[in-house]
Amino acid sequence: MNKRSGIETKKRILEASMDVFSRKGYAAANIREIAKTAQISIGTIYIYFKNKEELYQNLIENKKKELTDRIVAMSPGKKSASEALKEFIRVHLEYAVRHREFILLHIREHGFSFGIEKKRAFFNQQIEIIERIIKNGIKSGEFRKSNSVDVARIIMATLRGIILTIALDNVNIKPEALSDFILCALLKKEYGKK
Amino acid sequence: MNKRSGIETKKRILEASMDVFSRKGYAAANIREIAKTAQISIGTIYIYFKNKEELYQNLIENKKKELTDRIVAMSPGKKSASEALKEFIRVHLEYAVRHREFILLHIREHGFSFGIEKKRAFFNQQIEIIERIIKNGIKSGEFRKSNSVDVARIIMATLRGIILTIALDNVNIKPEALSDFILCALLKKEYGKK
DNA sequence: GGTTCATATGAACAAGCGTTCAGGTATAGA
DNA sequence: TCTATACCTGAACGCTTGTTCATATGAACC
Repeated sequence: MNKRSGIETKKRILEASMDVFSRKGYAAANIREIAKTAQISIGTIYIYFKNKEELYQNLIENKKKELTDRIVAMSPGKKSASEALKEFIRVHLEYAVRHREFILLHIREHGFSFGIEKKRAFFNQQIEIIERIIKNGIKSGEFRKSNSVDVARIIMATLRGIILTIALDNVNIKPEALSDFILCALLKKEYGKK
Repeated sequence: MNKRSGIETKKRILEASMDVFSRKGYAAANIREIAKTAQISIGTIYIYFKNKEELYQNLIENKKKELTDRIVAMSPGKKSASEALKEFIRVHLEYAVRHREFILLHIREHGFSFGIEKKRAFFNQQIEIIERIIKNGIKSGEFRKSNSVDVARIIMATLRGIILTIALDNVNIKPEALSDFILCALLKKEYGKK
């Protein structure tokens, strides 16, 4: 009934979609509920998005950009390997806390017919970043020698698990607690507890 | 057409269900496809299971029992804390490799209206087991002092992440590599690489 | 007022879903 | 051969779904 700007309406739809998709998953989510949540009619959704799949894709793409932008923004700088790893972990965990809904949706639809390859590529990209940090740390004598590929894989999987736990159980794990734990395993000399 | 024993048919249905449910998720899975996969007719499924939900529940309950039985079977014995932790990790990872489909389904339907509480209880139970191992390790002087609750949480989350990675990407992470990494962070003295 | 344009509506449609049930078929014992 | 029993079938039903489209509304111009 009320007239709104197109931009405002599109935003409403995307917000409602995130709510419904993340609670129910792609298949169980339905357009009627999204419309109701956004307080618009069914038909309006189809003005802004071709169909359910395109709406979903749009949602995913929007949110993922936020994260990748933030990670790219991490200054490689002249930090120590420990500090670089700490920052990497902090950025990921902060994002997870702030975007629980998206994480839930992402995990749930891991095997969604479209976009699996993109997800895998993103994941491998993150592993490479960690690996580079570890290699630097070993070269500078900061970290003990190890198979940097294996260790990077384990660290990324660890991060994944923590993020999963944050999203599912809504618990608050301090980034420092995780960094400390991981650094204990990496550093050459005894790692001092704070 | 062919006559089969009821037990054989029920088994067929459960196997086909695992296949379809884990590939598509609960909502997108449909009875017709399960029936086709099991090479039986639609109606037959309803002879053995009241409805789709009961079929799903049955599947979950069956598979979960296998894992809990195996964990309970772990002898608490007189092992060192390191060995106990290694065994704990090994049992979980071996299960994950052997039952990828179930893990995928489990993750996907984490927030399924029924059974969330049971899942959370199982998870907390596992954390308690780890915590006990860590406490023993600290008491015996094997592990350095730490907040055993926090560390147990992190280790469980790590395990979760590794299991997720195994299930999603079908990569093979050696239990020893993970144990080594975690023990590095726990042990008092320098942990020797093999 | 009249016209145009972007925006919004929800009944209607076809397709797919879970579920039922009246009936069919093979086996075993009489 | 007949009967009883266990097992199986798939068309049919009612409901929900994604999607369409003829129609309506309000604002901005002349």
